[in-house]
Amino acid sequence: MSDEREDRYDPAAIEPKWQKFWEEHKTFRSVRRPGRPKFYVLDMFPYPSGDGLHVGHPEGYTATDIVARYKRMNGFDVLHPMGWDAFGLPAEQHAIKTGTHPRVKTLENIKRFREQLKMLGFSYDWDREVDTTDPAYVRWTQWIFLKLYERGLAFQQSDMPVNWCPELGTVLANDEVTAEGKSEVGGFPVEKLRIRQWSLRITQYADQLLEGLAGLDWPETKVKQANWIGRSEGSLVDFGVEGHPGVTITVFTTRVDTLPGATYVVLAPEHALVSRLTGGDAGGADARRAEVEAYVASTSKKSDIDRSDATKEKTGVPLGSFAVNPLNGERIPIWIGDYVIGSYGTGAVMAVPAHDERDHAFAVKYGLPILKVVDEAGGEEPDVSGAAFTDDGQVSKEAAARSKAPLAAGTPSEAARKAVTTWLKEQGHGDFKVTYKLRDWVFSRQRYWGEPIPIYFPVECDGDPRQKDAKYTVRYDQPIPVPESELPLQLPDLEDFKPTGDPQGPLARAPEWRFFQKDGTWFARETNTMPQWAGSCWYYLRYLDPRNAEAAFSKEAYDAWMPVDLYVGGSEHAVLHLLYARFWHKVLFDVGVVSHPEPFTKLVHQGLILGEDAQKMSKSRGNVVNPDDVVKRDGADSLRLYEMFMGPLEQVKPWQTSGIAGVRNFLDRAWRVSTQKVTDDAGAYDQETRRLVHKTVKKVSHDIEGLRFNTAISAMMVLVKHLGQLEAVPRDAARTLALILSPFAPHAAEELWERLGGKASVALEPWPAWDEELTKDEVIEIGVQVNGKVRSAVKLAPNADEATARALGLEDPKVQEFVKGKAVKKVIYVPGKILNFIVG
RNA sequence: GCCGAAGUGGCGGAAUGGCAGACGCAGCGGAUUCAAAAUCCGCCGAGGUAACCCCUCGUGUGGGUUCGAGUCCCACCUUCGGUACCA
Repeated sequence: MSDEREDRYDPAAIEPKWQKFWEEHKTFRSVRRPGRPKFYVLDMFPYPSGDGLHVGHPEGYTATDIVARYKRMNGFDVLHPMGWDAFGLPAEQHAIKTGTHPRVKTLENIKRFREQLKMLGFSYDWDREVDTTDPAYVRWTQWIFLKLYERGLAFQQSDMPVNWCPELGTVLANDEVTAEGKSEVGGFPVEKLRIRQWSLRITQYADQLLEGLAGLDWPETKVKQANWIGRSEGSLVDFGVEGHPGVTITVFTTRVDTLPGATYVVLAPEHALVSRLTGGDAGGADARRAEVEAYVASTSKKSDIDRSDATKEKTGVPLGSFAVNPLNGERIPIWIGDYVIGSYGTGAVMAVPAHDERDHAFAVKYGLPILKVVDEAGGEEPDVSGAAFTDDGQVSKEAAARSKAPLAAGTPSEAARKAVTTWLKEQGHGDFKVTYKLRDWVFSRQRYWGEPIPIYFPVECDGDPRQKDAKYTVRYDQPIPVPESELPLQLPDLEDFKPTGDPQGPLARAPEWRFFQKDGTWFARETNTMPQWAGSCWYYLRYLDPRNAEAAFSKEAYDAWMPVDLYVGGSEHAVLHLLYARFWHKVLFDVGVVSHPEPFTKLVHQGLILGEDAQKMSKSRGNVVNPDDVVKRDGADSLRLYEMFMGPLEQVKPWQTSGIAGVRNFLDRAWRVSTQKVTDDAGAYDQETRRLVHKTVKKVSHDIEGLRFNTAISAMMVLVKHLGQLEAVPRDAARTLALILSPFAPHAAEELWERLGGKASVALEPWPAWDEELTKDEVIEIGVQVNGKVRSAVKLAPNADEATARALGLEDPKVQEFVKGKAVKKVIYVPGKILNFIVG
């Protein structure tokens, strides 16, 4: 204490000291104590890349750490864990290049990430660390897969066109392919290939996933997920085909009220009926077939992306056959066109060019009739010569006349849809139908570094299929689940991780692993692996009970901590991870091992941190900021404070290295006021200081609850500045400062707390209370307006009555200047806010 | 195109319908110092004014509601994110 004056804030010395202390004392071990409230605050765990942490990581992690520490100090039992989403392509790509086993590289990366996170002082319970590649974790990922399989939710699809990326040597989910038709990882070209796939029937949960959103405290992400699920209510309509009794073309439409205006039908080029319905024209049938086949061939070559470019001109060819409108028996031509998507709805549409933009464009191009059947809501006839009229309106006379169903002119569109569908249903030509944009989830990857899918198949062979050049047939149609007792099914060791170009994937190169004999019969293991999403679908559950060898987690652990109270992570996971995890959770709910329908109560996305040039940080731009450098120069506490001070958590913000000076200066000052002139003289704690301390505690508390860390820090800066101007700083004020600073700058706060005579750890101290009375000023200043313009200000009690305020206001010389010679017609006085004289 | 978010000083940003610009960065001036670093104090939207006082304008644009609008309503512009022929 004697050398206090020389003692400067030195983060390089105190940060390792306290990190060691926390580790040795297991300060942040999560323990559930009876009678306490719980708080589960979760970060999206990182993929431990070879590049180490970048400054984007600590943003969300600091935010959750502040909340975790604040909640702990407020008496909550807090679960705040961290782990590694460690399967994934980069480690495998590295293995391909270097020959190093992905596990080696992965463990190395994890070690680095763990060190970096510990360097930042996050209050994780490191005893709960999970690693998705750990066999003890994989075991339960595979167990969940078996639950999905048992319930018919995991199934194989053959001949399904999938996104095959030759460069990566794998199939990708639609969600892993960018709008430009490139792989999200690496940006390589993706093409369509039909191969056997495992898929998960997420569509079966579409309605639940949609409805579950309603009760969640989530941001705009809810809207994104709802759009992604894309529920659409409409009708199925069966069109007969002239000359083909028994054949019907079923279309899906949300505008069945426009059925009388259908002037043609369009099938997707890949529609099953295309070949059968081609020809038909008297004469020229062969020419027709040739043209149709050429068209189908040309569209199948186009990628989904080319086809889905809405700006591109629509193309199509007539099949030469005719459909029969079930509503009125009219005969209309059947076309195929690439603007109809085979995989949505029924892959066929009725075209109503008068009331659908796409049909309109197509009809104009090919000279097909445009028939108006919906009037505007007011009854006027819309002009559809230039563009379709797509709003709801009412049934036109024309439409009523063209309908065999009882449909009165003037019926609103909505009612007309019900009436038409009901009639169609009665006639056996249609029904109500709900469709979704959401597709089943392609769940297999032709990779090495993923969870093996715990399935095997019988093999038909003469002799040993492991022999080179052995002839065998794997009966993929007879999948057999690996018994739970045999989990985890571990990956074999390989020497060569290169993509094979063979959709079986690299595991097919491990015949000793792949083939095995049981009761004299040969079997082959599935050689596809799970996608990276698998491990992250349930990691928040493993944290509950991470060392459990009997189950994924115990019921006791589940009941103790679930659901997740606050989940913070990037908005890039708004749809995929967050939808997949919800899906698995709902399945586990049906299995009976979880008891909440939704896992994540409140969700927040931290905003991206851009480079100093306001561009996305990337190695190629050379604008990446390395947190190690910041920590080396100014310490972890400054990094944490700066990242929180930059602006609102959810906002995208550019990094400014110069800005760190501000928070560093703040810590230097806080250090000085708390170490250099602390006094125990009660008289030093003047009323103004006391009030400011209480106000600051209140503001910081509220701001943490609202995740407004930037304004909380600003309030502490004001307090520190004030304390710095005092002759001597009351010890209680300094101790309170250390307490409220501790969630933000935990190392500095621990050190100050100790020096102020507190017992370590400050993290275990109760959060300071504030006296509401002391947060209210006795005298405040409010603006005085004349005719709505601010002219002056007066000081008065916050609860002063109007007469007092009015008198004070009128005494003010500046106010008098604007009021003199005029009559005060009205006075608006809002206590504590404003005084406004209306004169004239 | 559609869905969502956002536009405030040189910069990051603050502001339950009530004195716009808190807090910080950068900048300017001063104190301290032999000098510097560090520290401390002050100024810091634009225009008018020699200056002070003060006045006018000012939160993307144009309207509106209100005693009073950055904040609410309508229309539009721009930026960012998502999505993309979903019938």
